[in-house]
Amino acid sequence: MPELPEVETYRRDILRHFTGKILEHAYLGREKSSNISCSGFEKTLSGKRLTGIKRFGKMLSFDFEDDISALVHLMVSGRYVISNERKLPDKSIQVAFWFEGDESLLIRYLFLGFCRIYKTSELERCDEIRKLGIDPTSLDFSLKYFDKYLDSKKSSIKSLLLDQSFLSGIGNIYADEILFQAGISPQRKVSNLSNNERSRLYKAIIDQLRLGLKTRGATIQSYADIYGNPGGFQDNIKVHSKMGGACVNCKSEIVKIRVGGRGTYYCPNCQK
DNA sequence: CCCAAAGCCTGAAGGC
DNA sequence: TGCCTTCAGGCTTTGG
Ligand SMILES: [Zn+2]
Repeated sequence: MPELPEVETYRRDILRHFTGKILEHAYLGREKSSNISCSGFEKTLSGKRLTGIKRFGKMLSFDFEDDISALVHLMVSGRYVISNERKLPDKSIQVAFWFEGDESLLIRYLFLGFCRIYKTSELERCDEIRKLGIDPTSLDFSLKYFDKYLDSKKSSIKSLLLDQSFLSGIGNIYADEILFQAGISPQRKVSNLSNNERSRLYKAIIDQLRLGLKTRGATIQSYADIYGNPGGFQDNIKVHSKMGGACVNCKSEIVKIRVGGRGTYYCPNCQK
Protein backbone atom coordinates (compact mmCIF):
# COMPACT_ATOMS: atom_id res chain seq x y z
CA MET A 1 0.00 0.00 0.00
CA PRO A 2 1.44 3.33 -0.97
CA GLU A 3 1.65 5.45 2.18
CA LEU A 4 3.59 8.64 2.85
CA PRO A 5 7.12 7.23 2.32
CA GLU A 6 6.19 5.37 -0.87
CA VAL A 7 4.32 8.35 -2.34
CA GLU A 8 7.13 10.74 -1.44
CA THR A 9 9.62 8.37 -3.10
CA TYR A 10 7.48 8.43 -6.23
CA ARG A 11 7.33 12.23 -6.10
CA ARG A 12 11.09 12.64 -5.92
CA ASP A 13 11.78 10.16 -8.72
CA ILE A 14 9.08 11.50 -11.03
CA LEU A 15 10.18 15.08 -10.42
CA ARG A 16 13.71 14.21 -11.53
CA HIS A 17 12.47 12.80 -14.83
CA PHE A 18 9.69 15.11 -15.88
CA THR A 19 9.78 18.61 -14.36
CA GLY A 20 9.84 21.30 -17.01
CA LYS A 21 8.85 18.87 -19.76
CA ILE A 22 5.83 19.26 -21.99
CA LEU A 23 3.10 16.65 -21.69
CA GLU A 24 2.56 15.91 -25.36
CA HIS A 25 -0.40 13.64 -24.85
CA ALA A 26 -2.47 12.60 -21.86
CA TYR A 27 -4.66 9.50 -21.71
CA LEU A 28 -7.45 8.50 -19.33
CA GLY A 29 -8.75 4.96 -19.72
CA ARG A 30 -11.71 5.03 -17.36
CA GLU A 31 -14.05 7.94 -16.80
CA LYS A 32 -14.82 6.87 -13.22
CA SER A 33 -11.20 7.46 -12.26
CA SER A 34 -11.58 11.21 -12.76
CA ASN A 35 -13.96 14.15 -12.37
CA ILE A 36 -13.90 14.87 -16.09
CA SER A 37 -14.58 12.90 -19.27
CA CYS A 38 -11.80 10.95 -20.95
CA SER A 39 -11.69 13.32 -23.92
CA GLY A 40 -11.87 16.36 -21.62
CA PHE A 41 -8.98 14.95 -19.61
CA GLU A 42 -6.86 14.54 -22.72
CA LYS A 43 -7.76 17.98 -24.08
CA THR A 44 -7.11 19.74 -20.78
CA LEU A 45 -3.67 18.30 -20.13
CA SER A 46 -2.16 17.69 -23.54
CA GLY A 47 0.41 20.27 -24.58
CA LYS A 48 0.97 21.61 -21.06
CA ARG A 49 4.32 21.91 -19.34
CA LEU A 50 4.79 20.19 -15.94
CA THR A 51 5.96 22.84 -13.50
CA GLY A 52 6.12 20.85 -10.27
CA ILE A 53 4.73 18.04 -8.12
CA LYS A 54 3.40 18.52 -4.61
CA ARG A 55 2.43 15.86 -2.09
CA PHE A 56 -0.66 16.10 0.12
CA GLY A 57 -0.77 13.12 2.48
CA LYS A 58 -0.87 10.09 0.20
CA MET A 59 -1.81 12.16 -2.87
CA LEU A 60 0.35 13.83 -5.49
CA SER A 61 -0.60 16.95 -7.39
CA PHE A 62 0.98 17.24 -10.82
CA ASP A 63 1.03 20.97 -11.49
CA PHE A 64 1.00 22.18 -15.10
CA GLU A 65 1.17 25.62 -16.64
CA ASP A 66 -2.09 27.53 -17.19
CA ASP A 67 -3.36 26.83 -13.65
CA ILE A 68 -4.02 23.13 -14.24
CA SER A 69 -3.33 20.35 -11.73
CA ALA A 70 -3.93 16.62 -11.79
CA LEU A 71 -4.53 15.26 -8.29
CA VAL A 72 -3.75 11.55 -7.95
CA HIS A 73 -4.57 9.12 -5.13
CA LEU A 74 -3.23 5.59 -5.65
CA MET A 75 -5.48 4.23 -2.91
CA VAL A 76 -4.80 0.52 -2.29
CA SER A 77 -2.91 -0.75 -5.24
CA GLY A 78 -2.04 2.03 -7.70
CA ARG A 79 1.51 2.26 -9.00
CA TYR A 80 3.46 4.73 -11.08
CA VAL A 81 5.61 3.27 -13.84
CA ILE A 82 8.12 4.92 -16.14
CA SER A 83 8.10 3.62 -19.67
CA ASN A 84 9.92 4.12 -22.93
CA GLU A 85 7.12 2.70 -25.04
CA ARG A 86 4.75 4.89 -26.98
CA LYS A 87 2.16 2.29 -27.80
CA LEU A 88 -1.41 2.43 -26.54
CA PRO A 89 -1.52 1.14 -22.96
CA ASP A 90 -3.11 -2.15 -21.95
CA LYS A 91 -6.17 -2.36 -19.72
CA SER A 92 -4.18 -2.33 -16.49
CA ILE A 93 -3.15 1.27 -17.25
CA GLN A 94 -5.77 3.87 -16.34
CA VAL A 95 -3.66 6.99 -16.90
CA ALA A 96 -0.76 7.71 -19.26
CA PHE A 97 1.31 10.88 -19.56
CA TRP A 98 3.41 10.87 -22.72
CA PHE A 99 6.01 13.57 -22.24
CA GLU A 100 8.34 15.12 -24.81
CA GLY A 101 11.46 12.98 -25.17
CA ASP A 102 11.48 9.21 -24.84
CA GLU A 103 9.96 8.74 -21.42
CA SER A 104 6.36 8.49 -20.34
CA LEU A 105 4.67 8.09 -16.98
CA LEU A 106 1.95 5.49 -16.52
CA ILE A 107 -0.41 4.78 -13.63
CA ARG A 108 -1.49 1.19 -13.31
CA TYR A 109 -3.86 -0.72 -11.01
CA LEU A 110 -5.66 2.48 -10.00
CA PHE A 111 -8.72 0.45 -8.98
CA LEU A 112 -10.16 2.58 -6.22
CA GLY A 113 -7.89 5.55 -6.81
CA PHE A 114 -8.35 8.65 -8.93
CA CYS A 115 -6.72 11.27 -11.10
CA ARG A 116 -8.85 14.43 -10.86
CA ILE A 117 -8.38 17.78 -12.54
CA TYR A 118 -8.42 21.01 -10.52
CA LYS A 119 -7.23 24.56 -10.96
CA THR A 120 -3.84 24.83 -9.26
CA SER A 121 -4.94 28.06 -7.61
CA GLU A 122 -7.99 26.36 -6.10
CA LEU A 123 -6.33 23.06 -5.22
CA GLU A 124 -6.10 23.59 -1.49
CA ARG A 125 -9.78 24.39 -1.35
CA CYS A 126 -10.87 21.03 -2.76
CA ASP A 127 -12.46 18.51 -0.37
CA GLU A 128 -9.73 15.91 -0.68
CA ILE A 129 -7.04 18.29 0.52
CA ARG A 130 -9.05 20.48 2.87
CA LYS A 131 -9.83 17.46 5.04
CA LEU A 132 -6.19 16.55 5.62
CA GLY A 133 -4.40 17.13 8.91
CA ILE A 134 -0.77 18.17 9.12
CA ASP A 135 2.06 16.26 7.51
CA PRO A 136 3.97 14.26 10.15
CA THR A 137 7.25 14.82 8.30
CA SER A 138 6.83 18.60 8.35
CA LEU A 139 8.13 20.97 11.00
CA ASP A 140 4.52 21.74 11.97
CA PHE A 141 4.34 18.34 13.62
CA SER A 142 5.41 19.21 17.14
CA LEU A 143 5.01 17.25 20.37
CA LYS A 144 2.83 20.10 21.57
CA TYR A 145 0.41 19.75 18.64
CA PHE A 146 0.40 15.97 19.06
CA ASP A 147 -0.34 16.22 22.77
CA LYS A 148 -3.10 18.74 22.38
CA TYR A 149 -4.86 16.70 19.70
CA LEU A 150 -4.68 13.53 21.80
CA ASP A 151 -6.38 15.30 24.66
CA SER A 152 -9.43 15.99 22.54
CA LYS A 153 -9.95 12.41 21.34
CA LYS A 154 -11.53 9.24 22.72
CA SER A 155 -10.81 6.69 20.01
CA SER A 156 -8.17 3.95 19.99
CA ILE A 157 -4.64 5.01 19.14
CA LYS A 158 -4.55 2.81 16.03
CA SER A 159 -7.67 4.48 14.62
CA LEU A 160 -6.23 7.90 15.36
CA LEU A 161 -2.94 7.16 13.57
CA LEU A 162 -4.95 6.21 10.48
CA ASP A 163 -7.17 9.31 10.70
CA GLN A 164 -6.03 11.48 7.79
CA SER A 165 -7.66 14.56 9.28
CA PHE A 166 -5.24 14.27 12.21
CA LEU A 167 -1.98 13.28 10.50
CA SER A 168 -1.89 12.87 6.74
CA GLY A 169 0.00 10.04 5.12
CA ILE A 170 0.14 7.23 7.69
CA GLY A 171 -1.43 3.94 6.55
CA ASN A 172 -1.87 0.47 7.97
CA ILE A 173 1.74 -0.74 7.63
CA TYR A 174 3.45 2.24 9.26
CA ALA A 175 0.76 2.53 11.95
CA ASP A 176 1.48 -1.02 13.14
CA GLU A 177 5.25 -0.47 13.12
CA ILE A 178 4.95 2.86 14.94
CA LEU A 179 2.94 1.22 17.72
CA PHE A 180 5.45 -1.61 18.01
CA GLN A 181 8.38 0.80 18.33
CA ALA A 182 6.47 2.79 20.95
CA GLY A 183 5.52 -0.40 22.84
CA ILE A 184 1.84 0.56 22.90
CA SER A 185 -1.13 -1.70 22.22
CA PRO A 186 -3.21 -0.64 19.20
CA GLN A 187 -6.38 -0.93 21.28
CA ARG A 188 -5.36 1.63 23.90
CA LYS A 189 -7.62 4.67 24.17
CA VAL A 190 -5.69 7.85 23.52
CA SER A 191 -7.20 9.55 26.53
CA ASN A 192 -5.30 7.39 29.00
CA LEU A 193 -1.85 7.42 27.41
CA SER A 194 0.78 8.72 29.82
CA ASN A 195 3.10 11.59 28.95
CA ASN A 196 5.93 9.14 28.56
CA GLU A 197 3.89 7.00 26.17
CA ARG A 198 2.90 10.05 24.17
CA SER A 199 6.47 11.13 23.64
CA ARG A 200 7.50 7.58 22.73
CA LEU A 201 4.71 7.56 20.17
CA TYR A 202 5.70 10.93 18.80
CA LYS A 203 9.27 9.78 18.34
CA ALA A 204 8.16 6.48 16.76
CA ILE A 205 6.05 8.31 14.16
CA ILE A 206 9.02 10.39 13.09
CA ASP A 207 11.49 7.48 13.23
CA GLN A 208 9.39 5.01 11.23
CA LEU A 209 8.43 7.47 8.50
CA ARG A 210 12.02 8.63 8.21
CA LEU A 211 13.21 5.04 7.93
CA GLY A 212 10.52 4.40 5.33
CA LEU A 213 11.79 7.30 3.26
CA LYS A 214 15.42 6.30 3.65
CA THR A 215 14.70 2.74 2.49
CA ARG A 216 12.42 3.91 -0.36
CA GLY A 217 9.24 2.36 0.97
CA ALA A 218 7.80 -1.01 1.92
CA THR A 219 7.18 -3.81 -0.57
CA ILE A 220 4.84 -6.33 1.03
CA GLN A 221 2.65 -7.49 -1.83
CA SER A 222 2.95 -5.14 -4.71
CA TYR A 223 4.69 -1.81 -4.23
CA ALA A 224 7.50 -1.00 -6.66
CA ASP A 225 9.14 2.31 -7.53
CA ILE A 226 8.82 3.84 -11.01
CA TYR A 227 11.65 1.61 -12.25
CA GLY A 228 9.97 -1.54 -10.95
CA ASN A 229 12.36 -1.97 -8.01
CA PRO A 230 11.09 -2.98 -4.56
CA GLY A 231 11.66 -0.80 -1.52
CA GLY A 232 13.67 -1.85 1.53
CA PHE A 233 11.46 -1.01 4.51
CA GLN A 234 9.97 -4.50 4.64
CA ASP A 235 13.32 -5.73 5.99
CA ASN A 236 12.73 -3.51 9.02
CA ILE A 237 9.12 -4.54 9.58
CA LYS A 238 8.65 -6.18 12.97
CA VAL A 239 4.92 -6.94 13.18
CA HIS A 240 2.82 -5.93 10.17
CA SER A 241 1.52 -8.99 8.28
CA LYS A 242 3.69 -11.25 10.47
CA MET A 243 0.97 -13.04 12.42
CA GLY A 244 2.09 -16.38 13.78
CA GLY A 245 5.73 -15.29 13.66
CA ALA A 246 7.99 -14.74 16.68
CA CYS A 247 8.44 -11.23 18.06
CA VAL A 248 12.02 -10.01 17.48
CA ASN A 249 12.14 -8.72 21.07
CA CYS A 250 10.57 -11.42 23.18
CA LYS A 251 9.85 -14.39 20.87
CA SER A 252 6.13 -14.23 21.70
CA GLU A 253 3.70 -14.86 18.91
CA ILE A 254 2.60 -11.90 16.78
CA VAL A 255 -1.19 -11.80 16.62
CA LYS A 256 -3.67 -10.28 14.23
CA ILE A 257 -6.78 -8.51 15.48
CA ARG A 258 -9.23 -5.95 14.11
CA VAL A 259 -9.13 -2.39 15.37
CA GLY A 260 -11.44 0.19 13.87
CA GLY A 261 -12.31 -2.27 11.13
CA ARG A 262 -8.68 -2.63 10.05
CA GLY A 263 -6.40 -5.67 10.21
CA THR A 264 -3.89 -4.96 12.96
CA TYR A 265 -0.73 -6.86 13.90
CA TYR A 266 1.05 -6.57 17.24
CA CYS A 267 2.97 -8.30 20.02
CA PRO A 268 0.70 -8.56 23.08
CA ASN A 269 3.76 -9.02 25.30
CA CYS A 270 5.77 -5.98 24.17
CA GLN A 271 2.84 -3.67 23.47
CA LYS A 272 0.78 -2.81 26.52
C1' DC B 1 -18.04 -18.97 -6.67
C1' DC B 2 -17.64 -16.22 -2.87
C1' DC B 3 -15.41 -13.84 0.48
C1' DA B 4 -11.59 -10.87 2.30
C1' DA B 5 -8.43 -7.29 1.76
C1' DA B 6 -6.95 -2.47 0.88
C1' DG B 7 -8.29 3.45 1.79
C1' DC B 8 -11.78 6.46 2.08
C1' DC B 9 -16.43 8.26 1.63
C1' DT B 10 -21.27 8.30 3.23
C1' DG B 11 -24.99 7.59 6.20
C1' DA B 12 -26.89 5.27 10.12
C1' DA B 13 -26.63 3.91 14.80
C1' DG B 14 -24.81 4.09 19.40
C1' DG B 15 -22.64 6.30 23.69
C1' DC B 16 -22.19 10.13 27.19
C1' DT C 1 -30.26 17.48 22.29
C1' DG C 2 -25.74 17.43 20.17
C1' DC C 3 -21.37 15.90 19.57
C1' DC C 4 -18.36 12.28 18.79
C1' DT C 5 -17.13 7.64 17.40
C1' DT C 6 -17.98 3.33 15.41
C1' DC C 7 -19.93 0.39 12.07
C1' DA C 8 -21.72 -1.15 7.59
C1' DG C 9 -21.91 -0.68 2.72
C1' DG C 10 -20.02 0.71 -1.59
C1' DC C 11 -16.35 1.42 -4.85
C1' DT C 12 -12.70 -2.12 -7.68
C1' DT C 13 -9.87 -5.96 -8.53
C1' DT C 14 -7.05 -9.81 -7.20
C1' DG C 15 -6.16 -14.00 -4.88
C1' DG C 16 -7.26 -17.81 -1.69
ZN1 LIG D 1 7.35 -8.99 21.85
